[in-house]
Amino acid sequence: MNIGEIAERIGLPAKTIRYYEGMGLIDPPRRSGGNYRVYGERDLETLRFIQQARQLGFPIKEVAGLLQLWRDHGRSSADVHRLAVERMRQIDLKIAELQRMRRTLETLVERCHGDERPDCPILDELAGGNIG
Amino acid sequence: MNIGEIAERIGLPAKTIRYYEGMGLIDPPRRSGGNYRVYGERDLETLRFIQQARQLGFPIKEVAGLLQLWRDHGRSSADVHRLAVERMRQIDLKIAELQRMRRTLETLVERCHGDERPDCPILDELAGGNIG
DNA sequence: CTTGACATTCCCCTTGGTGGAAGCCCCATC
DNA sequence: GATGGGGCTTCCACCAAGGGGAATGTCAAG
Repeated sequence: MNIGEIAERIGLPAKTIRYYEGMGLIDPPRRSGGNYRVYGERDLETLRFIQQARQLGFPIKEVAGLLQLWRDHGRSSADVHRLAVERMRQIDLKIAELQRMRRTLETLVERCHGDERPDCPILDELAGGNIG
Repeated sequence: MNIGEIAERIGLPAKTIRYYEGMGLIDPPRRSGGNYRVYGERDLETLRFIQQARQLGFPIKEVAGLLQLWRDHGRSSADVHRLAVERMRQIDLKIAELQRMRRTLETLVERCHGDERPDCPILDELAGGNIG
């Protein structure tokens, strides 16, 4: 299977697959006579794992850690658990930050009439210096 | 006022202030004899405006737009309103995405006992290929 | 006069890829 | 056998929003 085909099957750009290889997430596959990367079913599984982990927001380095744990049959599930809990915590922090922004914006937007007149509480508050 | 002082007063690293200058958000200030940047009270106001806008999640380019509107006394508040509403929409999208991740992670974390045993539903689902 | 704190410019690093150029490879068609 | 088109290769540059640090210059105090 060439990179185009595995990319198609997995739903990731070929470029991203090469990138993951460069980042050490997947082993360099063997090469064909014409120096093409040749993938097998195992690579497909690995890439799917990586894709899922990325979709859950794990950064590349943590995905590498998860892959190691995945392959290590002597792992303790506590290690995986820890990574997942920490990721959840990071996501919660981010959500909270965005919700703060959102609330402030909402207030400002409500107070701005948004017509052809120039006066605008949004700009006033931005200039004022202490919002929300 | 040197860059260190304005940085201190505003609560931004000096480096960030130089960066904003490079990005065209603030005009290059005049220089002292020793080639030091010299700021005045107006720069303080501008930087505060930028800081507030950044804290609301506006990207640099939109901050530039907001600054222009701020200075343009013939603006229509609708233009400002539009930018703010669009920013809110972007934030909502981001929040929704993070909440999807969060829910999935939560489910997985609950199902993983997280002890010294190796079996772990988190890894299983990552490998499985279709999560949440 | 020297020391220490501050300033300057410069370039590299981050994250997670994406875009594009220049150059092979492979297959089909003429 | 030549040619064309698509796929593949590597390499380099770019995005946001700065951060780190080197080499060098300036300023005020002791």
